[in-house]
Amino acid sequence: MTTTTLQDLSRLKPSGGKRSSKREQIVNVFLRQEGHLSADDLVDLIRKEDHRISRATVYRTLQWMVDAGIARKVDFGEGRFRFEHSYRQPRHYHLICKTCHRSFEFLSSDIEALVDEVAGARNFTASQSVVQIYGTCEECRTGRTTTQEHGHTDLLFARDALRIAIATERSGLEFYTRAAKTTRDARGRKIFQDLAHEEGTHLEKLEQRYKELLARDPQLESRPTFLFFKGAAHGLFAEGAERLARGVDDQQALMIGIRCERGSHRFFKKYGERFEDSEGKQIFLEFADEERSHLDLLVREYRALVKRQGRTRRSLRHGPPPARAAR
Amino acid sequence: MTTTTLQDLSRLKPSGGKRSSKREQIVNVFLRQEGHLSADDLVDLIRKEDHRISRATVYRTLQWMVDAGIARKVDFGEGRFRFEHSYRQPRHYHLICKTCHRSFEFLSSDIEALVDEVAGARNFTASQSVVQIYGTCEECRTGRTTTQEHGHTDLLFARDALRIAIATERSGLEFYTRAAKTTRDARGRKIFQDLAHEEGTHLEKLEQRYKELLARDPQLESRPTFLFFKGAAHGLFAEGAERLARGVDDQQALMIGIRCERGSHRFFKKYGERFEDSEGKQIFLEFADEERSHLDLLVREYRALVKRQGRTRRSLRHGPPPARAAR
DNA sequence: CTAGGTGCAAATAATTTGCAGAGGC
DNA sequence: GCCTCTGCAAATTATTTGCACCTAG
Repeated sequence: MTTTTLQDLSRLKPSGGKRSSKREQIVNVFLRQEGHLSADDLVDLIRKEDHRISRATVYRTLQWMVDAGIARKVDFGEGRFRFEHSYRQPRHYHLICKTCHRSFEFLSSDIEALVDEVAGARNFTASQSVVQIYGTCEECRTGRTTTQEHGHTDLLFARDALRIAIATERSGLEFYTRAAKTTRDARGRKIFQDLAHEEGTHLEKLEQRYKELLARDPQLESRPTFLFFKGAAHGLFAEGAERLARGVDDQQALMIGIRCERGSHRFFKKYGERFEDSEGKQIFLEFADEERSHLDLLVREYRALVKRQGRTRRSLRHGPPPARAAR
Repeated sequence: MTTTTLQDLSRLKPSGGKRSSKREQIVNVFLRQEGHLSADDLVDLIRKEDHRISRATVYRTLQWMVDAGIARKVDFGEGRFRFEHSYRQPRHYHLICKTCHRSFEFLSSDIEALVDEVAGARNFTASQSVVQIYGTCEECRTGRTTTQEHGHTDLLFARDALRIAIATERSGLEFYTRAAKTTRDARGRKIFQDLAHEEGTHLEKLEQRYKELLARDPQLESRPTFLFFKGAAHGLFAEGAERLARGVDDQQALMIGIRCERGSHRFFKKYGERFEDSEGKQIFLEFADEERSHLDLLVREYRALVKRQGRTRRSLRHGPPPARAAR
């Protein structure tokens, strides 16, 4: 649920620390706010409710929240820090408007992957990465007000993750349907048919969930992209389906399926873990498991096929060495 | 030349402003330094030569240098700014060690492209981007001293750009050689042969230049990657050459050549502009022009081919619509 | 009762500014 | 001589700390 915020507060609090009205008050005001607050912003907000709160206490509470994992300190190069809720996407990046000083969040799996790669190449153990794009936002450039709010990041994350998942399942459905048609081996064909059916079920469930999300925020669909993930935008099986269309043999088809399914399993696992929305999370993690079992199924079939081919002495004709492939 | 620094100083200075020994002195000390200095570091350094310089003057001069485009202010989230020479790669990113507080630079065309894409998708006019990877560097993690220095960024940039260029020309050579063999049309074959020869010449020149660089810094080859550019790491023609190997007709071969050559031209142009090393820059820009004329040649040939095919009524058999393709 | 929370005021730390004097053109 | 640069000290800004007091457990 999106409204984890206030209820789960107790859970967020570290064991150490005394119950105190002031701290409680500051934390509550902070959590009620959207966006990125400076210590000063927070002081002003608190003083509206109770002007006998000292600036020092706010600073101390802010520090406490950071330690407790409730808040994250971010530096937009203004010469002071801002604070954001940290139950949000743990790893997100910012677009920062130099004119209105607002900042907008985004996520990019593509950039994350490249960052990891660079760190790896330099033998650097990365613990955190900051990506900030400075410039001018649309509103400041054109003058007119565009999409008033940008919506909650958790909803946007769910929307984009679901879109990718739907594209993946759709391409998976296409892939398996096509594979079922072209596979000559009866056993393999059956497997592909079953998998196609499974992907179809997944697809329906995801589309259902997507509709539910839209009901929560009618403008959700029109809001700008939050999560960028090029590699999967058209579905993780899209490329595989294409290759299939260009004609492959049974073994290659299995091989492609294995590779796609592995990607798909990873995708659902990784994104499932990042979901704020517990229902979405559950669906994703469940699918991750199922994709994993599809994967196992395909791998078993691949091995069986190779074995049979080996017996018929045709094992050397196609594909890469099975040992590596089926690992 | 790498030693642009001191000579071209006059050029860097903005017209306004008086000639003053203090400022001169501060600027000189700053430019002699490597790495990222804080205002305080600079004060200390200056005081070694002349301890009657006020902190305020250093701050003022630093600000002046930033305005003049000599220095760039960078924020590593330490609560104070650092300054780096700005004749360096205008757009580079940082790996920042949380233990030793040193920072290492890198460039990533891949990340740059993604950043541009995100900004575009959000209707954001990006003027600058910051990418900082925080973590622990190899030395701090393992204890032992590794590659003492990381070398000058301009040399590293030149090295990596040349490596990519060499890979590109090498793959180009392979592509054209192969294309020359498989093309049935005599005219087309001749063109591919000529282009293969040209790429061969380019390749030699680049390898020569690469050797010259190595002579300047014997350890250059062993230093870590500075410039990350996945898309081109194996040569811009590599994929094309592969597709060729899988068998295509004359028209498709031309088409692939056009696409690769376009990428190649863009690559040489873009990186040529970023070269600090004027000799490398010249080679790259010269090649950019030549690749451009290769491109034109291929496009003309493609059009001619399509026209001939149109006359023979076979135009509809292969490939995508020529109008779009040959734009 | 006592550890930890709180307010206030003073301390820091980085950077900027006002002002009077110095120096180049 | 004028205008800008410079040094010094004081101001500013964001944040932290010392200390005495207060309050929940």
